[in-house]
Amino acid sequence: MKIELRQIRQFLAVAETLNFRRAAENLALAQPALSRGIQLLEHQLGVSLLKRNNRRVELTPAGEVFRNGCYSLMKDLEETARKARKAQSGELGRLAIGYTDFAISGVLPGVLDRFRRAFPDIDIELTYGSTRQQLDDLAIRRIDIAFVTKPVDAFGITTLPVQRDRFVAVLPSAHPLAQLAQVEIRDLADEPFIVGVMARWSHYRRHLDALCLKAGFSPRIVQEAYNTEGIFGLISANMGVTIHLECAANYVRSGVAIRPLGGTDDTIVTAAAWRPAEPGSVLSRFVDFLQTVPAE
Amino acid sequence: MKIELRQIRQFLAVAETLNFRRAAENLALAQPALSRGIQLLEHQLGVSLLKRNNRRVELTPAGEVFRNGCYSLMKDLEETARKARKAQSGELGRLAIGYTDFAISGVLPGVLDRFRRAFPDIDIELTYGSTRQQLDDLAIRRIDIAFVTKPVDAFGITTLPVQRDRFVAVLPSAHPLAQLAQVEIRDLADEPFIVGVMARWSHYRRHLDALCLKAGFSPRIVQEAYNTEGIFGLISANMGVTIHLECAANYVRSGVAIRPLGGTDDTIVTAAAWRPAEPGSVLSRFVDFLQTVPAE
DNA sequence: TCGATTGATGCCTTCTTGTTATCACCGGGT
DNA sequence: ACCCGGTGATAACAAGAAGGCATCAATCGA
Repeated sequence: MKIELRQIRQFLAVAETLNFRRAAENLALAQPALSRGIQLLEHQLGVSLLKRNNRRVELTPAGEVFRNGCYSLMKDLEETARKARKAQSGELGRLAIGYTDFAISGVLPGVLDRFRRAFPDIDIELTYGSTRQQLDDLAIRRIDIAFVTKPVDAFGITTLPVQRDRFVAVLPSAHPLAQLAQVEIRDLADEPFIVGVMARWSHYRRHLDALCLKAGFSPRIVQEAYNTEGIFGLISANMGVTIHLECAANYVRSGVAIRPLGGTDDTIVTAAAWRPAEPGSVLSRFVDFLQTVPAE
Repeated sequence: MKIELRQIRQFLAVAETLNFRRAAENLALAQPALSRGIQLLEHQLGVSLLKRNNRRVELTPAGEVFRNGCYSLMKDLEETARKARKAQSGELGRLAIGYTDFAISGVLPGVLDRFRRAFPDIDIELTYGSTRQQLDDLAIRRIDIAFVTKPVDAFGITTLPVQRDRFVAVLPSAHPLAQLAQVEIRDLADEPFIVGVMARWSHYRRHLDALCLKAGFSPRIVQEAYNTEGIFGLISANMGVTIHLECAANYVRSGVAIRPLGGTDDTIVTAAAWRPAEPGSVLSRFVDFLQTVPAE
């Protein structure tokens, strides 16, 4: 069975007009060629598709079934071609994105939402991971792009800042300092600290240590948790305080107060990071999107 | 865009082997022809589907997308051809069937079940109607085949008996006659009768009148209902009795007793009835089925 | 560095596809 | 009753596309 699309197009034209001459005209074709094409098709299928009364043409029941099938077949072909073109231009495919607590608390959700609206045919696969973990995942191509905490020291990685957070103090609501509109960093010198575990938060822990050192103290760590939610939970349990980023303001948790941190102007930058993107790839689409449609 | 299936077949062959020479061999084709075919396809699509390293061939992401699309496209084409063939042989299509109370209480459900298993691609459309109504529907082609109560007096209609029922007495459970294992017909002579309305049951009413007349009485009708369920409902309400067919045994209704009717050997025949079926039609399939796979 | 293997290219052949001219058939108008 | 306009089918021929053969350039492995 070596049916060709030409024959199907011919058949559809005839099925539409129920008139060989007009159908041939629509196909920019002489009528005899059309007659033979249809005959061949019928022979190849082993099915008579049209009933010719030498005066009027009508579809047989089988012809009607075949017409419906061919109709959606042609639609599917167009769709397939369209998708291939989209895939080539990077508008269709899969994109694996890594993210940190800070990114997902900050600009990332909005970015993703807008990107998915702009490119609905791109499947996004999200993976949580520390900055260190994500840079490794980038290297072995487990993810296409990472949202990590600066600085990024890796070769062949391009970065683009997408978020800049000031520090905030996070306290139990009942804590005396929670009465103030702003907490000075040195007021926290003697407080018990709750921070993220080294395995996942080493990057931020370095920033935090540096910040406290500048303020003249080293934080007394009494508890560690795996993520922001865990840290906040321990704080609401009155176990201590922490210094976090203003993006945490998106977390609403009863029993926890967030206050601007005075005595420092330092900020933490979250950046997108990726290996060189080949032109026309899904990744390059995403990077373009990040650069042209930045913070919203 | 005048892509041909030949090109798609060629592309699929290459996508499978990732080797032009072997693919060409599979297609019973020289390698250069294949190269040109694929080039043409890529040009027509405006998409590069394959990455040739002059040493190894691999699919581009777009090529992968296109391959998947083409794969299901070819499947759909085969399926469409298969369906057309089925439609031609009457194994696919729509069949409108009419039925009476007696038919649906008797053999029809079993017949339909077995037919649908044998021909799963035939849509069956069922319509309830009296014998009279169904013969009219046959005439105007609203139904393809009818299951009616004999006799059938209509021109150009073929009939095939499918069911033969003896009469039964139907009584309230509390009725004295319900104590007996069998009820004699003349014992019902003075009982109040509940029967179907003339508009729908005229055919059976004639049979019933003839039966009673032979037994020497004319039934005293006190209530009429539209269908068997209605009749049985009124009987369970102790409003009277009726003479029905043994197929009604399939109805289980508390408060109603069904007993063989003595004093007569008459039967009522239910038959399939249809207009001449053109060969290869869905109807002819069904008729063949009825004749070869009868009562089971 | 050389040989083997890959896909691409140029040229020619072949066969499919399409065109023109014509036929047989049917319906409607005169 | 007849003819004319329109239908799809057929035959012979022309055009073009698809395929085959010989060969090239690039790459990999020994």
